[in-house]
Amino acid sequence: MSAEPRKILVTSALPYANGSIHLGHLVEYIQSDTWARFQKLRGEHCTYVCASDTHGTPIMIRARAENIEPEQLIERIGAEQLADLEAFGVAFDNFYTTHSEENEQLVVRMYEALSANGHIYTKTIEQAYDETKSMFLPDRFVKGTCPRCRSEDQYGDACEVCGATYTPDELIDPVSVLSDTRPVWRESEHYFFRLSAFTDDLRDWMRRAALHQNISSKLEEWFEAGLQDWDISRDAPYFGFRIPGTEDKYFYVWLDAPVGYLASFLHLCRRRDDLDFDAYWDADSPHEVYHFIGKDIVYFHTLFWPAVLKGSGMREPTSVFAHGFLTINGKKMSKSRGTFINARTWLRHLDTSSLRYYYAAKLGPGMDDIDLSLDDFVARVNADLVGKLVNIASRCAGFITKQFDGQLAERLDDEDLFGEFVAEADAVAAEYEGREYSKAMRRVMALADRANRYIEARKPWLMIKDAAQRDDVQLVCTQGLNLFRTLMIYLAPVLPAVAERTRALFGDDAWRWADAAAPVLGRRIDKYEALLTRIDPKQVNAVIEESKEAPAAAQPAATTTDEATVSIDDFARVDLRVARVVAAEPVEGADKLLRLTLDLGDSRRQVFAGIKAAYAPDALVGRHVIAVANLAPRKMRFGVSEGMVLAAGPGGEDIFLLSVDSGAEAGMRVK
RNA sequence: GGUGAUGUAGCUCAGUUGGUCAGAGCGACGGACUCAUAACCCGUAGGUCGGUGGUUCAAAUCCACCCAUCACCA
Repeated sequence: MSAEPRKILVTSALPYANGSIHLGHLVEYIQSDTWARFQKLRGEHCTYVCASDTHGTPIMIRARAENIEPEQLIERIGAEQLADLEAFGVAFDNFYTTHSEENEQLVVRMYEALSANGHIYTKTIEQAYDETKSMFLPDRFVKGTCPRCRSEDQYGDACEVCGATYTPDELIDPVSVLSDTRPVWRESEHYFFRLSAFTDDLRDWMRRAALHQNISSKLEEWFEAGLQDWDISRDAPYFGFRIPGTEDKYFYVWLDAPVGYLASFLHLCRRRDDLDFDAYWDADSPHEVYHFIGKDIVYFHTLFWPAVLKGSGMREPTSVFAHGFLTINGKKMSKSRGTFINARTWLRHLDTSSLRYYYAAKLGPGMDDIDLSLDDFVARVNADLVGKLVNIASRCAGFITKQFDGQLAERLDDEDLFGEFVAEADAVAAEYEGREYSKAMRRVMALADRANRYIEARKPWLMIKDAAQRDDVQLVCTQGLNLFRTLMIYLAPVLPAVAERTRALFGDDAWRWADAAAPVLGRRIDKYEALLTRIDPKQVNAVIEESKEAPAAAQPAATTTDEATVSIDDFARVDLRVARVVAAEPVEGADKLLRLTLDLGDSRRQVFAGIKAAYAPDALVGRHVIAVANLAPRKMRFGVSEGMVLAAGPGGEDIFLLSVDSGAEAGMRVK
C-alpha cells in the first residue's frame, strides 16, 4: 500500500424513480458497495455516491396517473429506494437526486461550455405527436402493427416478435398509448450534441481507461459503424431542466442523469472539508473516478458521457465497470413465476448477508449474466457461510467462554498456520481490486476449510478431558478464533453486518485491512452469539409466493417466522434514528394527527403522528425524538408519511414520545 | 435482421498463451467424529467439455457451420 491514500470516487448507476428496487438492481449496488467498502477498509480515501434519476416522460406520466406532482412522486420513490438499498448494507456517502439545484447548475454549466466550444447545433426533426394530450411522444409511447411481420401491439422502436427495428412512423395503424388516438407527425427543432467529433478522443480514452475486453470490443463495433450525433433535447411538456435561452425545450433525461453523479458529489463536498469538487473533476485531476453500471447502459457511459465531459473541459472517468444481468433459476425474472423479487419482499423473509455473499460468490469483472439459483443459494449459503465459516467461531468460542471465562490465550498455537492465512491477504486484495469477487470468495472458503481441518486435527473436545492439556485447549481455540477473525476481515466488504458483529465479539476498534495480520491475544471476548442462521427453504418459498401476484402494495409485513422472537438481523433492519422536530402543525381534517417535519441529519422527512391530543405543536419544535427512518413511505389522505416517531402508551392523551439524553444529535443511529 | 456473449459432472461454476485441463464447491453414496447452527473430518462417485466438420504430432482451448439461451442495436 502506498503511503499516500488514493483518492477514489465511486458511483453506482442511478435508479430511475419510477419503481421499486429489485434483486436485479442489487447486483450492481452490492458489487459497487463491496468495492467501495474494500477501498475504505484498505485505508484509501474513497467516496461512494449515487442519486435518484428523476426526469423524463415516464415519471411525468406516472405522476399524472397518480394525480400528484412529479416532485412528490420522485421524493417518495427516492426515499423508498434509498431505504431499501441501505437495508441491504449499501452505504453511500451520499444519495441525492437529479432534480436538484446542484444538478441544474452543473447541467447548464456543462451545456454552455459545450455550446461555447461549438459542440451543439440544432436541427428540425419530425416526431409523433398526440393531439389530444398536446405532447410529443417518445418511441415507446407509440404502439402499432409491425411493418414486417404484422404482429400487433408492438412498440414504436422495435418488434418484440420478429426483432425488426424501425421508427414509429413505419408502424401500421400507430396509436398513442396515452390516448389510444392516432398520432400525427409534427416538426420540431431539436438540439444535438456533436458526438461524431469525439471519435478520436474516445478511442484515446478507451485505451487509457483499460476497459474490460467485452466493453472495448463493443466500442470498436460502434466506432466502425460511425458515431451518430445525439439528440439532447425534448419538447414541453417534459419533466426536467429547461434549456437556457428557450421557452419549451428541455434537456433529455439521459443528459442530466450522469451529471447527477457530479451533483451528488458536489452536494457532499459542500458538507465535507476533505472533499474538493474541482480537484476531482478538473481536466487534469489526478484522482480516480469509477462508474459501476449495467451492460444495458454501456453506450451512455462510454460514449456520450466521456465525450460530454471532455467537451465541457472536464476529466473523463478513470474507468467504467459493467456487469451483466441477473437471472433467477436460469430465467429472466418473471412476475408470473414469482421471480420478480423486490428488495422489500426479500427483506421480509430473508437476511441480506446471504444475498451479498451469494452475489459475491458469482461476480467477476465481466459482463456475463449471473444466475441466482434458489436451491443453490440455500445450499451454498448454508454450507459456506454457516457450515464452514461461522462454524469455526462457533466451535471454538464455546470452550473459551465456558472453560476460560472468555479469556483468549497469550499466544497462538500455530504461528505458521496463522501466517498462511495472512499470506493470502495480498491475493485476496488483488482479487477485490480487480472485481474478481468469486475468486476471492473461493480463496477465503478454502482457508475456512483449512481452519476446520486444523481444529479437527487438534480435537479440543478430547483434550479438555485431560487436565494436563487444558492450556492447549485455550491455545487451539484462540488460534481458531483468530483464523476466523482474519477471514472475517477479508470478508468485511461483502458481509459488513456479520463483520461488525465479529468485530464487536473481539472488542476490536474499527477494522482496517492490516488488522487481519495481527492476532488478538490475551483479551477477553464477548459471549458468542450466533452470527448467522441457516436458511430454511421455506423462507425462499415465501418470497416466491409473495412475489407471484401483483406486488402487495404496502401490505403490513407478515411475520417472518412462527416464533415470537426476532433475530438480531431482523432487528437491524429497523433503522432507528434520532430526529429533531423542525416543524409541527395540526393537520386540517384530522382529529389526532400532527404533521411533523423531522431533521434526520442528512435529510428531512414529513411524518404524520397521532399525538395531537397529548402534545401541542409548538412544544415539539426543537426537541429530539426517535424515528423509524426506513419505514416504507405511506400515502395518506393528507400526504405521504415517510416514517414514524416512537411513542409509548395506549393513545389519546396517554401517549408519550421517546426521547434521548442530551448530547445526541439528529441523524444518529439508534442500536 | 445485424452485432456480441454464453453453452464443461445432478446443481452452481474454475479452466491464463492448444500438450498432467478433464477440475472445485455443493448435492449423492460409504465411513469416522460429536466441540459446533444435522455443522465438521476422511473416502467414493466420474461428465466423449452444446452439435457437426476441419487445422494440428496434440483442442474444452484455434477455424467453419449448426442448435440453444441471453444481451445490445444510440
